[in-house]
Amino acid sequence: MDNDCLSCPVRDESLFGALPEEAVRRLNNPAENLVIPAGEVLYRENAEASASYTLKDGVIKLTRTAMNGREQILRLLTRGDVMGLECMLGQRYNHTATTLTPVQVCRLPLTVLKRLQADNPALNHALLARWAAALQQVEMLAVELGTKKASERLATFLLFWNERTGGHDDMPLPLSRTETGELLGLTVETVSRFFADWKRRGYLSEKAGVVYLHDRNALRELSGGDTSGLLG
Amino acid sequence: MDNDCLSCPVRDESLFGALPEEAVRRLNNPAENLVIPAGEVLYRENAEASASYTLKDGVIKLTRTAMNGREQILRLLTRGDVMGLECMLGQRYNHTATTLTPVQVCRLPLTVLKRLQADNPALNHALLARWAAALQQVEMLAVELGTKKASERLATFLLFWNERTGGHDDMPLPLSRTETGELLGLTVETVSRFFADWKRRGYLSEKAGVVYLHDRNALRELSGGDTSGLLG
DNA sequence: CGGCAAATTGAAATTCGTCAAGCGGGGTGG
DNA sequence: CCACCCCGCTTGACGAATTTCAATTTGCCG
Repeated sequence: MDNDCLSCPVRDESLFGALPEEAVRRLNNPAENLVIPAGEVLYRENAEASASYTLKDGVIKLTRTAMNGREQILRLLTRGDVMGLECMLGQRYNHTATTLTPVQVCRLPLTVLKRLQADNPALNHALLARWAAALQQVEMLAVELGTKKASERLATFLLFWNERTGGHDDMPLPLSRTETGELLGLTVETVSRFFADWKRRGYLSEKAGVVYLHDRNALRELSGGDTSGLLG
Repeated sequence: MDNDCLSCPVRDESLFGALPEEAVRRLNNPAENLVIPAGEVLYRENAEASASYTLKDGVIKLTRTAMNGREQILRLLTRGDVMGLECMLGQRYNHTATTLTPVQVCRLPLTVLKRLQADNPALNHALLARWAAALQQVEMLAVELGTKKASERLATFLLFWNERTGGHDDMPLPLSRTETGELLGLTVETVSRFFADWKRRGYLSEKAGVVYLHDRNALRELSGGDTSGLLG
């Protein structure tokens, strides 16, 4: 199993990017490399939080369940993102982390993080930046949910996800209709209807979990505003 | 003007609560004490961020404006809360901060914060905790907006705000109907209608900006779930 | 090929926003 | 001191947007 942190392909994008090689070397490869299929729960809301995770490849959703039983997706994570940092504050996990695709993650036990933090003050800045980025993302979601209507939210999301995944015309969308609704505060049917409508109009097409954007401008107008800065 | 940080009545609740007396003393009262009437803007979204602020008394809203012009209230701040911490990350302000009541705040210039952080590693933990709390709050808002209907959101908010302000039957509510709508993703009219309805049913009454909760249980049922943990 | 879950579609019901009108109170100016 | 005005709140009627319910259809995996 390859768990050599020094040669890790996502090291620059990860928390360890903030550390000097020397410090990483001293770690002696403390991270446990995990390969997980789609649809698995990595950790669950309110469970004892004893480790954080770095996503090396794949997509993960962070969700929370409302008291009425409905679920809300709060963030979508891609390569380089870190989750479960709340363990450092002695909290339980704030979300349920579920894989949407096959995934490669590194498990960082809390003990290791603590030690790293003690030895490398520089890490603190990186940690703050992570929290800030997470806050930024959730704030944008809240603004979407609070100020826009269904079609605007969906169009905005498609453009956002497109940028996030590289901006190509073909874009893997690892969310089911239901999940898209859980992210945007909509029902399956509403999501489905807008997809159908936009396909009919030729704005986009879809095949095997991949969305092809044919008319970004149309979507941009539907979104009711630009999407600059949505990347967080 | 009283700007003696050592004897500050909110010191324990503030960031400085994490610092030893010694360190606070060395600050030599760097914080500028401000008294501001209701309805003033403390700082504006996207403005150069050169200071953060600690709220000693009063209520402040943090808002963001969507591209379509509609406003979203993202957080409500009360005694002990800190705002504008994004200045430490070299960012511009992420929100507009507006006073909802007359307010007392302490202005902490970025330079002072930087110095404090360099001298007191303990501060980093307090900072992380602040970001975490903010994230927690916004996540709860997003869940409300994404999973609940109008009456549920409004009832939840009233109970939430009641706990937040001490849990007494009489509760100052410094938000206009419009602002309540901007927080909960509703129109003025919708908010007004539910207030009227609940007054008719005897669940609550109102006088001069103070709401009296007569039947918390009714509101709890309307809210569609309990409100535990809403305090963040 | 069969079976199951997800997606689609339609129709009816509901919620909520929009538009329009009226009310009321606090503050200002006469 | 009073009248007026402005702004925020309320109320009603209407319609649009979205959910809900129900019935198919599609696509995927064994």
